[in-house]
Amino acid sequence: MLEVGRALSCENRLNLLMALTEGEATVSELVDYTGTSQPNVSNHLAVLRSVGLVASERSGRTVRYELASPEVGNLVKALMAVAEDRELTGRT
Amino acid sequence: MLEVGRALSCENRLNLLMALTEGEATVSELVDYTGTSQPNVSNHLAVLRSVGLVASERSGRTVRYELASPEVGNLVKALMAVAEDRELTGRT
DNA sequence: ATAAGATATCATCGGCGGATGATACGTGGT
DNA sequence: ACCACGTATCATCCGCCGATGATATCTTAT
Repeated sequence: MLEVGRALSCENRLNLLMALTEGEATVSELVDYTGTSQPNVSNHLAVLRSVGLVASERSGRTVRYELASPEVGNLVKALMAVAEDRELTGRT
Repeated sequence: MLEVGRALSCENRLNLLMALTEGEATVSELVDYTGTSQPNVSNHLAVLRSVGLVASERSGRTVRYELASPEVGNLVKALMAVAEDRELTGRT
């Protein structure tokens, strides 16, 4: 549980998870999406995978990542929901 | 969103949230529950409150804390669910 | 076989967050 | 008014995590 929580404590990883909520994606695509460096993205993806939040699959010379399970999707959505009315409540 | 994620990245805070999932509780009760020091618990509760995950209300000389909203409950449950099959999958 | 593209790994460094102990604040009882 | 209890705040120290740059690995094309 702690390790899962930790995985959610970094902006880049949250962006990656949100991106993957919309479907699978390539590392390069995620690099473009997050706007950070490729090693950085790979590092964070490695963290997410080691924790079991995402899964990867090689496809040619690229690697496609996706959320590991629907429950992870629920988790991300729950997080977004809380963050949402946090802003509506002006708690930002 | 980042601040909410950060709030989930520490074991003591996760324990506090789990405890509060079962209902409201006093600081002292939470101190007993978590087994850590009172200042530490107060600190983490302050973090959770500043982020909007919990709410507090004074009752006599004690202070009662509770989850700020049902969505927070959902978030914690989603977290527990993911952590759960993480262990079942032997990813611990 | 070699080169280029895509991804992963590694080492270093700097900054931030958590634990701890001391102390302040507030509240109710006597 | 004073004291005891419950809670909050503050300062310091330390460990860990993320960013960065260099480099390794794997894959496909020529």
